[in-house]
Amino acid sequence: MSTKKKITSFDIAELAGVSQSTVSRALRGSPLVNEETRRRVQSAVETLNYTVDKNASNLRRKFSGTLALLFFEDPAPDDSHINPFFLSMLGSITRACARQGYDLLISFQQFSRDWHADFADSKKADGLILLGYGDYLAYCDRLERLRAHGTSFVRWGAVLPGQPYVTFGCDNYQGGREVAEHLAGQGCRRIAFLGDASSHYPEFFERYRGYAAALEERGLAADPALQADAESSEKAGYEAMRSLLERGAAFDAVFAASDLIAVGALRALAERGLRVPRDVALAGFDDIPMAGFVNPPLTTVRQDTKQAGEALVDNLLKLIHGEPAESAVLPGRLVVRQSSMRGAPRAPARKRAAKR
Amino acid sequence: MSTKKKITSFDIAELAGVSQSTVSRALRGSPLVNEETRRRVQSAVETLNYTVDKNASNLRRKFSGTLALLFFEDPAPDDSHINPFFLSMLGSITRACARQGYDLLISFQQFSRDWHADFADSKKADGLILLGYGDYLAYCDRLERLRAHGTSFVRWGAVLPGQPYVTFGCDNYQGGREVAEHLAGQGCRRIAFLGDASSHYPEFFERYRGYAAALEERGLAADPALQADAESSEKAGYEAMRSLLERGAAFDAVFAASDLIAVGALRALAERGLRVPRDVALAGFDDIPMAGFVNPPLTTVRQDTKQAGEALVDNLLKLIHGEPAESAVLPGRLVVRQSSMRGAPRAPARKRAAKR
DNA sequence: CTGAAAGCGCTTACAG
DNA sequence: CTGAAAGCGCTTACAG
Repeated sequence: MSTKKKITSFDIAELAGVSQSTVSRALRGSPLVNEETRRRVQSAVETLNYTVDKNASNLRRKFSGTLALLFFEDPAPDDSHINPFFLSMLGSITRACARQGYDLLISFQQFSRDWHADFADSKKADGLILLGYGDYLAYCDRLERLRAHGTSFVRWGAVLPGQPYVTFGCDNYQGGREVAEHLAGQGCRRIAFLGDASSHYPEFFERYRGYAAALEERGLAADPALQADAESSEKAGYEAMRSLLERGAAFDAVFAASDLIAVGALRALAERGLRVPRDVALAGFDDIPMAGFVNPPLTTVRQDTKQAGEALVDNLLKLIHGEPAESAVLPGRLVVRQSSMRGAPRAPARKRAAKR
Repeated sequence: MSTKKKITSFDIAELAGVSQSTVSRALRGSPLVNEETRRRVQSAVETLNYTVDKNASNLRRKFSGTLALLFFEDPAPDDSHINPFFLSMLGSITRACARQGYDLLISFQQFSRDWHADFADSKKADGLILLGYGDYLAYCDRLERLRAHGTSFVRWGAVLPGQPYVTFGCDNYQGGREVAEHLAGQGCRRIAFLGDASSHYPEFFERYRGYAAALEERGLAADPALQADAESSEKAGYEAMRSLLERGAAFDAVFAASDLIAVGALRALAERGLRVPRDVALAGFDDIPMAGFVNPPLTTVRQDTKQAGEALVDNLLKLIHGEPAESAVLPGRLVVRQSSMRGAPRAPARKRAAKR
């Protein structure tokens, strides 16, 4: 830490030969100051290498110029691996913030801790972006308190009717539908589902419902014996796949509720000597960076994280400025790769091709 | 934004029947306050749902309780993909900050922009953590200004003798050495190197030097015809591999200076119909999450991001508190996977096995 | 152990 | 267009 005294707007004022108020005005771009004066101030700023003290400025303006990104994870991961999908989101959120001139504070929250309102109240951030998988029903209570408290926030997750807060999410239902249709289109008849399918995990549940609807339309009704719970992790996917195999369930395809689950399932299948896609077709959801590189490359539903990040940031700023903002569902896009293409990879396509 | 008036320490004071100074003391954990008084304050805080205003507190204390993580990328990536290795670092840095009670501000800097000192001067952060690949020589100038300015910062990168700032980095030389030894141990004789190998990119250069030293010891001297520049990206790796192939260079192994480069090289090799590891053994560096999942799984050098994140944060805090801190080299660990194991994956091991 | 008061470095009515 | 002054919400000597 340097020992030299901190340079303040008074130092600039003195050097530029104006009052401190004028310095402040010039620096905040007030239209009131004379062009010549502004130049003098600017040059003093440069020679003294001055920067406005954010703490003082923010205190006075009752504003922080900062958004907080809160990840929550439940259960807390033991290692430092973060869900890669959220990591992709982080990239686009950071960029969207930068574009808007906001700083981004980032925090990983244990789901169990009582973080509500803390960030916004303490004026560390003007608003919150909430990201995370976890038990939605348990989570709702926190969201309600945040809202009651008047905190500005937006979240990524399932967009459900009647939700009293601004949410952006992928069209999970439609995505689940397209995956199931594609798998059925490949000739699969017994399509398993790996992932929690209850209102506690509404994103997965929507994917499940889309899948179930598509099957039903084709007279294939989803079989509860072909579903196994899993949170979004490679480990959970591996275990869910194993439990399905141990039950002796007969299936010719697996729809994993997330890519991480799919990657785990892939490992369990390989251990059993089952070949993907020849013995079992496989699809995931998210299109994490790894998805195109696993063996075989994974069919999945791509969520547009760039668009998502921008929607989150732009709408949070609206909220902060007291403007109305609306939840929206963002489209996903089925990305067909080898893991779901029945028949040898290089063989000519079968007659039942994928719909897109 | 809620319309209700902001609650301040004066409100707490009134409710608890003490002075505002006492509230502040109680909240900051001063040993001076009576236990009974502290309890009264605490309960007032809870009933009013009060949080200390960070801006005011920080202004007064000349402190921000925040660290800034600055990624810089050069050239700036067009999409929102961030180098996965840095993303892993981010996870561990965030956790390390949380453990120390600091907030983390994150920012992606265009390498071209003049960000030096901005964060620390404006009191947005007490110190900086610098992460990024880029031209080191161009970068040095900025670092020097940061240092001259008295800003507290630590960086991740190549640990070079005589560096006047605290740096943590992997033992790149030793890592490069182990990869080359391993590859040579697999019977490879013409081992190519993909990645910039100049003092502009000292991490890659150290890996190169380790590789060259190991080859030399075995009478295999590094052949300049077998080296191609690449920055750390899949695309650059793909292109570097192609250019090597187009030159008609003969090689039986490739050491890519990073996993991302290796993944790109893998694609270029596959396009040419070259099989890995049978025709060409391949190894990367970093052990990004994807490395174990590409086809075939990639041999690489794991950098311990957890330890790295902690070292970075802990030492930055030392610097901030005026304590001495020293640069250190963190060990890497060779992780041998299929991509470098000569012979058919399931065939019995050859006599020349990997060293570890 | 507690209170009254100064002051951190800004921004912004207010007066000219 | 500019300056003098109040005040944002805290923390911390200072006095008791």
